[in-house]
Amino acid sequence: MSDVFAAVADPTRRAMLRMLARNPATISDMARPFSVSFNAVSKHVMVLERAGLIERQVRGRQHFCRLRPLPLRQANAWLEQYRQFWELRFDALETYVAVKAKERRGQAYGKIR
Amino acid sequence: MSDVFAAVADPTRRAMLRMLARNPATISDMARPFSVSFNAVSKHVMVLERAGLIERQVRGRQHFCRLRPLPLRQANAWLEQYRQFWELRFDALETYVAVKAKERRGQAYGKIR
DNA sequence: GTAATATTCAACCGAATGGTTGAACGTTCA
DNA sequence: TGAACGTTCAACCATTCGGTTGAATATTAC
Repeated sequence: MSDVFAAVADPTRRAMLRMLARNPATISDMARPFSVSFNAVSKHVMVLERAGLIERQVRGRQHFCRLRPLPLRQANAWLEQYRQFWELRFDALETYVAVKAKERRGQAYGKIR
Repeated sequence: MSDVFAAVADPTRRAMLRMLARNPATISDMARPFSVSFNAVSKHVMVLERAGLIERQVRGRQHFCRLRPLPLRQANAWLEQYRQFWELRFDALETYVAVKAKERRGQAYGKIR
């Protein structure tokens, strides 16, 4: 989970994923549109692979990569935890602050325990 | 977007968000359940705040934090891009490899252009 | 006024990150 | 066989990260 979010936190890697969502590609294919060195792209591929986000198939000297969407699905599921929250738009802070203030007043003026 | 994913990539911060989803809390409240120092938690709070994931309200010497779910919603939306992908379960790599192989054969044996 | 509380600031540390360059390795082409 | 190709490995660099400790700041309590 941490690896997935960390992988996806980099804009270059997000672009690479978007690219792979259209078509599988070799690492050279993936390197072409970016301004960074080939080696940098190769490293990004390793990060994505370690996070389980892509799969590699070696064919001769070329490495073909394909998107593996399962981890994205799980990341999505984690975020869904908060769906209700952003849909209902809780604003509980003010009441919480009030409660806390009352608590502290209680202690200050001789609350038991 | 990058900041949001980076923020959420850390397990301690994810736990803090989960906590804030139950109740708003002060920074001390948030520090209590964790084994790291108070200062470390304070830094995590700053990261979450910079990513727009939480909101802070200063009340005297206490800082009350509340979840701000909008960025999570946007992260979710980004992931949704791939929903169709993981639902339909594409397996396009093999055909892509085949196409590329044919291309290379074509070039090798005198393909035009 | 003084002590305790809640928090940040500042400096530091070791590890990880994103980038580079250059050499090495294995595959394919001629 | 030898050159070109596709990729990784290795070393290095600057920056960021997650953590620590200790001092500073501001508020509240007595």
